[in-house]
Amino acid sequence: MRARGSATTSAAGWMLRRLEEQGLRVTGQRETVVRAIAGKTGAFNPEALFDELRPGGIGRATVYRALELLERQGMLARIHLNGCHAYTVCEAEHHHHLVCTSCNKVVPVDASDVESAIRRLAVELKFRVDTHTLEFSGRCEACLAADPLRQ
Amino acid sequence: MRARGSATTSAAGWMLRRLEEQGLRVTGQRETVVRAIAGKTGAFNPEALFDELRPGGIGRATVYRALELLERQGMLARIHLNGCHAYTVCEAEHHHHLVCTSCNKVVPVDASDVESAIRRLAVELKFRVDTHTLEFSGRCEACLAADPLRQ
DNA sequence: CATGTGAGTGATACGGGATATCAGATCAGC
DNA sequence: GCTGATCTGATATCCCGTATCACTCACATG
Repeated sequence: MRARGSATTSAAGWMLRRLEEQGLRVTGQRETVVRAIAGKTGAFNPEALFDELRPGGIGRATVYRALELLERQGMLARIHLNGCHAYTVCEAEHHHHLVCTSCNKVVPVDASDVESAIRRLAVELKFRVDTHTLEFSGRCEACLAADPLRQ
Repeated sequence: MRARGSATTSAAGWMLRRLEEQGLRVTGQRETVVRAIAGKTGAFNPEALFDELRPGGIGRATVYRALELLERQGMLARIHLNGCHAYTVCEAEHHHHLVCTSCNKVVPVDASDVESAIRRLAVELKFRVDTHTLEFSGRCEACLAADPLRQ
């Protein structure tokens, strides 16, 4: 496995460019959403994002639609954060996520050995596996160091 | 991995016995819930179960409470079915589930190699992994044979 | 048997999170 | 500028699950 580098100075730029490339409209609202999520270091849940952007006059449905669009384009992944739905920005093709329940940081991991184990299982069981989810949640090194006793 | 044998003639009996052993009350309502879920071949979602049992005069809260209790006792596992929350009966200690999106059948699998890969990852990343979820969804052999083109 | 106590129950209200609707705004292409 | 397609946002609505709270019941005890 390998941990991938964090977002460059402008994750927003990258995402907006990719929308354009796909022939999708880059409206003011979509740009608002993209800029907001590009600044996030980890997982965020859609309702919180809406609360954050609402003062700017954007509608709930618009936020949810933008997130859905970005997910379809592979720029966001749906994950879980303390049992709630959440999203995280992700560039890579397919990978898994390690979420810190304390600071919400997300570490993307390429778990290729896990992947191959999964493929083997599917063949053995004669299932056609369409999707799988593999998520880890715990606490990252920094949070453990800051407060080892919590939880 | 190995696929475990299906429920015996009386999964209900086993579950009720186990409740007693734990010193928990076996009330009429709990028995109703247990008998209903023991008959299920795969995943079911709680709301559907409630709809099924409601005519018998059982309350929503009671159904949910019974499911929660059975989950805490390790007799049910919370999984996902087409994106919705669902439960499945499971006897074994800890394992993962392969869910057929077509017939809801659940195949429990011991993915020990996946487990060990997870443990290695956690050490490498210096995360303290508290929980992880690994779920597969796809279509089982029978459903593929019955309708190979679907989806 | 009476009675006390704590667990279990269910009707109801409530809540968060998300989607459906639909009129109006905005955009791209002509 | 026109036209059709897309996007937006206010609102209503829905779904799922939980909190509340008075009531009931099971069981132990005297």
